[in-house]
Amino acid sequence: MGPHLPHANSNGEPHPALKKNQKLVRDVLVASSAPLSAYSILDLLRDEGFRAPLQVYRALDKLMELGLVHKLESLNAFVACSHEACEVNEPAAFMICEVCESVRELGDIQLADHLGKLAANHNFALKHTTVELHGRCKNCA
Amino acid sequence: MGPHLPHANSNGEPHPALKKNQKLVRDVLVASSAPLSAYSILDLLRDEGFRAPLQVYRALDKLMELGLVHKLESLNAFVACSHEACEVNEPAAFMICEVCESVRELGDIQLADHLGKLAANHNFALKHTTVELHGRCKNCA
DNA sequence: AAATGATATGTAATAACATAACATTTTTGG
DNA sequence: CCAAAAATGTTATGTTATTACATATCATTT
Repeated sequence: MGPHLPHANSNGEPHPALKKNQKLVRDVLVASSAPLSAYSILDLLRDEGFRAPLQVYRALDKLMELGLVHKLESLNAFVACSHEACEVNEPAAFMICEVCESVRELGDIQLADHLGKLAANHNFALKHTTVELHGRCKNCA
Repeated sequence: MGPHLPHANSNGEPHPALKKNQKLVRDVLVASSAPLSAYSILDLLRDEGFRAPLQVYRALDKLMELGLVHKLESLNAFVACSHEACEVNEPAAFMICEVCESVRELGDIQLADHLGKLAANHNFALKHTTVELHGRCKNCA
């Protein structure tokens, strides 16, 4: 894959291609302070006509492809991309607070470099990295 | 948690405390070249009397507590600890080949340091890190 | 307007991963 | 030995994710 594209098209308009379900899913993620599971999203969108998990998973797949949403593998949950960290590059890491469930998306170029070199040292063709830090955030420590 | 204990006790004997199920589960993981899901382990141990997922999950929990087994969050699968990388410290990272499914456990002290500093910079009390690199190994590239 | 092709959506069923609750047995240490 | 703690067995259930197939929507061409 490599770094994904920026979040706006050449007209400056944000994501004109987002379909109805994709927009609904994105909106609940943006509105949420914590990561959401696919089934939580499903429940939140019952009133909008969602009936089955696949409606959520398909929207999530597309949003992840666009870099608008990320999956937290250690939680089996999803977060909206925090624009500032992810506009240009794949996010380097997520800091996840075990108390308040807040998630901070980090774009650390040195970390990305380090992981790239680590892979290169082992002749490993790196495609994707998962870096998730668990602990307590500043407010909850 | 912090760094886990070495894998042998003060007598030099390896893991005298391992119970029957724990030993069975550990043995199938050690024998496997690829990570195994809990249900794969269950299937492999049917002949040994395993009947239910909990028998596997309980053994895995204990083995993880002892640092003998690690979970790969991005695969929902488990691997035996590769002794050399993990004897003293928490493993820093896993390199996972998407072709041959081989997993390499890395103990990179610089990476651990970098993640520690990253957390400290954000006043984040770090408890546990998940670092999983996906791509193609040397042989499969 | 009708036909086509590509993409998106709806729905049911099932697969895959994980835990709760409770009874029983085994192990450990005084 | 005996009581406490740990481990085990078993059933049921909860949670996360995908397969398979039907239908709808939209842009393009005929």
